Amino acid sequence: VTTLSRLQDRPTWILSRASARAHRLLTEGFASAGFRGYDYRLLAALAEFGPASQADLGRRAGIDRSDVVASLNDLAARGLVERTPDAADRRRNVVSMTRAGARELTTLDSVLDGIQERLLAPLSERERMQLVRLLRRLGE
Amino acid sequence: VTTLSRLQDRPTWILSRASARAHRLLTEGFASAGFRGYDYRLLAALAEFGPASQADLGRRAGIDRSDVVASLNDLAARGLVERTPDAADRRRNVVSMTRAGARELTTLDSVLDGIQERLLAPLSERERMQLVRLLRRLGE
DNA sequence: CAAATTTCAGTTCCACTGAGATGG
DNA sequence: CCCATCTCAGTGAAACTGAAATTT
Repeated sequence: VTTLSRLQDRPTWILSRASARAHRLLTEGFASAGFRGYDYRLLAALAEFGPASQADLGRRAGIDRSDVVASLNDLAARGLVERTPDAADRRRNVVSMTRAGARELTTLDSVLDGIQERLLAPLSERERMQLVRLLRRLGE
Repeated sequence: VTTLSRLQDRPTWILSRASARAHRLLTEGFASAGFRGYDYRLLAALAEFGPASQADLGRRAGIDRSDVVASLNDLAARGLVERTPDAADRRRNVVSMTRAGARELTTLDSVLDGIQERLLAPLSERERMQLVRLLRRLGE
């Protein structure tokens, strides 16, 4: 795949190539464990903040309310989270993580660690820190 | 938007944030000139390789055959490219860039330059080169 | 016949919008 | 009355697949 000379040296292009590679590694890594990206983020949000309404979960995980519903349907069907009606505010479901969910999250954490390692393999420890520092400075 | 502690320091996360920002700048920049991402890449491929069949164009620009059709419909309707049947191989259309197309490409080149500048604004010249070098070493 | 080209229709994933039903 | 929550349906961009029609 010859890349166009007009794009080859543009930082936006190089950045998006690198990010596409990371994204591919993530998708494959999570998929081989039977998950998609949102699932991990929802479990992570539950672990970090404890039981919460779906709306709060979505805000904390940075996931749209609609996508939260779809992903939780999946996680609940597999017994990794539980929805229980909130007695104090009956509009809400309180979502909590089950034991199995916590175990699964631990597994996914190490999947994620493995992916970092695979992505950064070509760089030394010092270069990795440099890269992260520079990317952070780009803002947002 | 508080970001999850589990993600905050992962290189894949930071990389994808930076790339999302670049992507947003690109989409907005091209859109405000009336184009989408594929359009620029097709014009760039035409400028670089000269008139070509749609299939070749797609291979050179790294765009799927289906998406080439859609984007060329658009570009042709605006008079930026022309499709003419290939006399030598009647399965093919030969696509060529018009004068107006070449002018438009020049405009888009400078839109793209402006975006690089906006993205990299927080970094010094030396840091920009460092960043590009490190990203390139991640492979692919 | 097999293979390539153009095109159309449809799919998947991601991020999001709109609206309805229930409740505060 | 207004606002929040949960849910479903649908939209639109990006990348891709399948298949039909034509031609080599």
